[in-house]
Formats: sequence, structure tokens, C-alpha cells
Amino acid sequence: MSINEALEEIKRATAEIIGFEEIEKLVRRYYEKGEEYSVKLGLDPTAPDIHLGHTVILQKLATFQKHGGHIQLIIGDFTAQIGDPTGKSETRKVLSKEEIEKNAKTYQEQIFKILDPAKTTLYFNSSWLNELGSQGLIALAMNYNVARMLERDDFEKRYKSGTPIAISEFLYPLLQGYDSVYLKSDIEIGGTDQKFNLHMGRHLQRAYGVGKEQAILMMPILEGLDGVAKMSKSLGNYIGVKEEPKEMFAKVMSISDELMWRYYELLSSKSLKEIEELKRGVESGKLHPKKVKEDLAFEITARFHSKEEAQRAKEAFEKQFKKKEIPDDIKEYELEDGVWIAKALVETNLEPSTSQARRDIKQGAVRVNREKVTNEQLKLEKGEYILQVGKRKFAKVKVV
RNA sequence: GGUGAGAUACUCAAGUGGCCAACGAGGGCAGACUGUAAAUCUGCUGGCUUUCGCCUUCGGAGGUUCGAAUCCUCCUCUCACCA
Repeated sequence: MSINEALEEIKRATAEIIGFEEIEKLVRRYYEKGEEYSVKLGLDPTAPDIHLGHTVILQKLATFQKHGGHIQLIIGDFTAQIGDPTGKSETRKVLSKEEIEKNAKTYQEQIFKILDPAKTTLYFNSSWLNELGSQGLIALAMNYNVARMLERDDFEKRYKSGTPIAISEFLYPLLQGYDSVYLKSDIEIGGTDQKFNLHMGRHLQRAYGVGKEQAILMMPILEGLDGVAKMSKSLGNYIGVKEEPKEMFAKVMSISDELMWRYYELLSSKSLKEIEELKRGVESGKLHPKKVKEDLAFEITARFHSKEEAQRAKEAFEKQFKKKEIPDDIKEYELEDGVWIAKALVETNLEPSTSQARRDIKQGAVRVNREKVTNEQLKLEKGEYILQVGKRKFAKVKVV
């Protein structure tokens, strides 16, 4: 691969790059002299589960690994004691040591599904930040001033509205920026929301005379399944990397066609050229968008599980939705003779309440053995039944 | 510390004595259409062994009243302005 192609790959889908010339030099040096360079990613061990949104950045790191980048993965166990104020409207809750450790461990498990461990070094920033001491901390704090700190939108808003800002929160960007000083990082990567923090690393490297200033590469924030809000666990619009293959496959399939291209760009390992071709194919009617989406769902599912499991997920999906067959791994329940249908639906967890069950029956959403239920007074006699609510909720019931 | 405004269901937001399980919007669920999509249209959206019935809900606790989300008292919290 030529240097230019490598750089194209690195640039792909980025939101913003600061100091691209630096990256260019580093990559060139790697290809000409075989010298590696370091790429830093700082992680807050606050959220234990990684979802696809996080993997956008990890993918990019994997790309760097292909082109001479050695990854400095920093678990911010020290900084987590403060909590990143980014985008927050109030001071964050501080995590306990145990929580941090547990989260860090989960991270590692999940991260190496994407990154090459041989080209990754894991750090805990407490190992040098603990050593810093008050004196070091004060020296560090001298490198920035309050006025500029307050330029940050989140701080500015809180300051103006009188919402408290802890002094420690001012220290957060400084401390995580110091990581870049200590590790002499060549490049730092992060989401666009991390812009301020990323710049801080660059600023501090200059202030400390590290001899270089890290280039900054920012990745866009991935939209969630709804295609509007950013993917996040609290919004419930996410795909977790630990989700069941079937679930994962189905979730990808549920995104809109428009959003699919975004996911392709940010998550697929297909080249931009290939994606462009797919797009043209769909536009001209040569390719069916569903097929294209299936390929994406397959690729993503296979990445976090295996090709075999992805294949099974795909088949199960086809079976359930296209052929409208009943999936074979549905839960079984045993109920007493003469149960009221609405009650049975609640017992089998298909419905949250009998009231809701009644509503759905009225709307023709409930099926017993694939027959639509019209009588909401229906009682189930002895025997075996398949209950269904809507298109995707099933349960097997044995009435005794 | 002072003054004023506010707290309503998942979220936003009406309602200021009975017609209120509470307008409307978003979200969610379901139906039609389809590619399990998206967009669109339609219905539903507190609970209850069963609905022309009963129970719980409008920040919390009391009170007035035949009757309160609505009035009164105290409390808690939020916001705005002033100091």
C-alpha cells in the first residue's frame, strides 16, 4: 500500500484533524525507515459496557496499527476520581476504586476484539499521576488560566448559571493532558466532544518542552439506532459489543437506509471506494438495500462473535421475519388449565400488564398458534400453544 | 440572606373546585404498507380475573369541602432576579 493510500485510510471518516502534516511525516517515516510512532487514547473507566459508538475510535486505532502506530491505551483510573466534566451540567459522581478496576477489566476484554494486543500498551494513569505530588500538580496548574478554562461551553454555562464547578474539575483536562506529556504521545485520538481535552495535551507538551506537539484526530460521534441522538446506553439506542449475535444482527437491520451509510462509513472495514460502489448500486437499483444492510449486519456481528454465529443470526433473522416462521429458541412456560389469555401473556412476559394485553388483543396484535385472537375473554384449555405478540415476541405455553 | 416564579404521567407541556386517568406534542407499543426497514396513514399509551365496574396517581404531610391536580397551612426541592 502506498503512503498516500495509508493516509487516505487514516483520514477516512474523521471529523477533524489538527496537525495532519505531523501524521504525514510519521507515516512516511514508518514506511521509509520502519520507525513506529505512538497514538494515545484515554479512556474513562466509567461505563463498563462498550457499544458500537466507542468502537468507531477503536477501529481508527486499528487502522493506525496497520500503518506503524503503536497504541497507548490509557485507563484513566486516576482521572476517574475527578470525572470528566465534558458536556456535563453538574459535577460528576466519583467512582469507587473497585468499580474502576472492574470496568477497566471489562474494557480490556472488549477492546482486544478490535485492537492488536501486540501493538498496544496498556497504562493506568495513576502510575504517574500519583507520583506528581502537590508540587507537580501546582506546576501543572500554572500552565493554564481560568479565563481560558471558562471558555469551554460546559463550564461557561455552569459558571453563568451559578451551578457549582469544583476546582478539581479544572484539573481534569490538565491531568489527562499531562498523560500526553508523560508518554510523549505523537498523536492523540478522541471524539469531537473531546476537543478541549485533546488540545490540552498538545498545549501541555509545548509548555513542558516535550519536543513535539501531538497531532489530534477527532472522530465523529456515532448516531444511535434512531439516527438522531448520539448512541448511548442511557438513551437505549445502542448496540453493545457484548450483545447476542441474533440481537446484534437484528438491531443493525432495524436502522434506516440512510443511517446505514453512516454506519458503513464509521464501522465497516470496507474501503470508501467499495462503499461508494455499493451506494451507486443501490441508487441505480442494481443492488437491494436490504441485501447491503444484511452484509453490514453480518460484518459487524462477525467481528464481535464469529462468522459462524453471524451466519446463524442471519438465518434466524430470515426465518423469523422474511418467512414469518416462528423462531426455534423461544421460552417455554407452564400454566394452569383455563388461564385467561391476557393473564397468560403477562405470565409469559410478553406483556407488562393485563391492561396492555387487552389493548393489544383489541388491536389484533396477539396470536395463538398463529391465529389472530379476537375474543379477549379467551381462556386456554389444556394443551400446547405458541403465543405471539406483535412481530417479534414469542412464547411457548404448556397448559396443564 | 431578600423577593418572585415553579414542581402534573417516560419526556416536554395544558389544566386553577365537579364534565380529570387528566388537552396537546414527542417518545413508546400495535395495525396497514414494506425489505423485520425508513417515510406515511390509523389506533392505543396508570393498574386491576375481566372495564357502562373498582383502585392508585398531579413534589411531601396535614386541612377546608358533599366533592381537590385545582382552595388553605406547613415542609422539601428547583429556577429567576437582587444582596
